[in-house]
Amino acid sequence: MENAEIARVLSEIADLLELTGGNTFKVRAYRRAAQVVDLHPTSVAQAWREGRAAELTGIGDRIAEKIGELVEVGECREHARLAALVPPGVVDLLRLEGMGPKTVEAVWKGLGITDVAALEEACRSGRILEVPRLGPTRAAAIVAAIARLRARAGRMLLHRALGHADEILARLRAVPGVRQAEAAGSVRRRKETVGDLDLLVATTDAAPVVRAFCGSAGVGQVLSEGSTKASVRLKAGLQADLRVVAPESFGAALHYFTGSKSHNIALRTRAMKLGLKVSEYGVFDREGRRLGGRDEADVFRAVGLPFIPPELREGTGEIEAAEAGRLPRLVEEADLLGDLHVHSRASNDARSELEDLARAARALGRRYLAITDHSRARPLGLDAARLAEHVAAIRAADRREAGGPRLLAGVEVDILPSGELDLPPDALAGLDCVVASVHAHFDDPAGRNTQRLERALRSGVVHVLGHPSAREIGSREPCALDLEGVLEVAREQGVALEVNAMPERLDLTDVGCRAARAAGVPVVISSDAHEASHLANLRYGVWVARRGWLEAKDVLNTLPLAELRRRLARSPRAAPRPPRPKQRAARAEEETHAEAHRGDVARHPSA
DNA sequence: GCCGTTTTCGGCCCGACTGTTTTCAGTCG
Repeated sequence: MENAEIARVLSEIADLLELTGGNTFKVRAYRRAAQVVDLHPTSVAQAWREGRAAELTGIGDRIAEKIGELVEVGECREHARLAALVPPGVVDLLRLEGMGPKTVEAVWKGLGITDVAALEEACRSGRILEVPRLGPTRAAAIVAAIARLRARAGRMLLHRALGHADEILARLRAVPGVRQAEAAGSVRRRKETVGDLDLLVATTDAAPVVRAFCGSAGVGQVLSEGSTKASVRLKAGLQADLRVVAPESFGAALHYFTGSKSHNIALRTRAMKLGLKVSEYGVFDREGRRLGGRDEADVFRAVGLPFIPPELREGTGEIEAAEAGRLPRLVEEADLLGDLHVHSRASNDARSELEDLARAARALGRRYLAITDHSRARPLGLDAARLAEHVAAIRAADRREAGGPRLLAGVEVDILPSGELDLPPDALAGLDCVVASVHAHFDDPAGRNTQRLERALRSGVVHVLGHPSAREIGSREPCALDLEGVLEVAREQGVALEVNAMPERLDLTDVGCRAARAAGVPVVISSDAHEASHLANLRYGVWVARRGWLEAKDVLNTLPLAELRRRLARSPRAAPRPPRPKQRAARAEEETHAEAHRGDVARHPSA
């Protein structure tokens, strides 16, 4: 059973407990456990089989037991018991903004409302007013929240959210008296998608900042407006929240509003033990004396920790690592010397000439660029003969482009449903960089997908596995896959996994990066550029890698070309070898299992 | 339900805003 599925059940237990009046700390414990499982880089089911599940922070003996039941029989009694107490539609009501557990419980038990449609009807008919503390304003707010829930295709991709944040920040920075204005929240943590913008301003005069914020051009609706805090919904659909603080509190507030929630709780708990109080206003001792808060570093210093980069602040062990002096020195965009997955006009879905790509890469300071156009399975893709011509053209362009970057001859070869490559091995053997990727048959079960990738990795001619899960955020779910199995074969075969930096792919994910690092498999961060301007997208991949705790040494395209060539040349070192029979049997079993559960893996607990 | 350099029992982050109240519960981040 996959981590996401275990996390989903634990998260639902938390919801159900909350709706049935369970202990709030117990609810919190389940919610935290769900998050720990969801973000854990390796299989929690496997950890349970090895008796190590309760070693994870936030998972004790009781929840480990529940995980055990899920792994063994696919269901857990506590979940079933709770689910029997609550009609199935009631849990969905919690997804509505403004509807917390108390209100949901009140409309359910008070009016017998058990789904979104009935709730909407009660709001429109006025029957909802019979519930204590629900007036006409909240009834209207609930109707609006229902409309948004229905309209909501999902969260906004990071690069778009950043654009909106920058626009508003520019406006706020222009307000007289504003010292600093920054985006906090998941934008600053560089999460792949963003649910809302958290913007923070330092000034001694809050009122004009709040006014400027609520009056910004992109604002569709003002949701709340206080003296130091306001919320709006942008016309683009995203909610934006503003907080205004005094300059001496800016660092503490920036830390606090950057989150994540679980990071903050862990840090504040640590502060409490040291006899300190950390809030968005600063760090205070027992007597309430301010110890700091102007800079974010003050907060970490107060609790005896080094600065923890925002990308690591997910409550997944960063505080423990910081304490032990084992924080990774995260890879930076400037560490990347080249790009190993770039398309030219030889791909029918790409536009730029080799010369344009070289020029753009030169402007970005890249030292090498692998041209990797599509193979014949893609429309108008390269067959062996056309690939040979294309390679000659790349070599010629490389000789012409004296000012760099060096152009490497490569290909993005399709992995066919069988796991065979779309071009024969002798057509691929002489290339500098062979990226192998899946572009079709995304819905196969996990076992078949895994075997397919492993067979491709064992071909002996592949350097990089491109966008391993083939997902497209918001439009295509990741392929079902045993990532740990793939990583094992990748390590054995010396194949790197790609972090595809296209904003809608970001594949591997942050969690996948952490798993790769744990498995000792290097990654490459690639733009998959389909036109010259896309070469700049590499930074989105860098952010994923940073969220995945990767250092420069974990990323192959931080190497100078000569060293990179040596690594790639010796990559496909092992001769093709069939998988062990035992693995096959295990996989066949998994396949049946995955198929049986296909329907209910769609919902993930949101972070 | 989890966890432990004040603890194996007794804690569990902290504050702003709104709507519905006439002092505050609920929600959110």
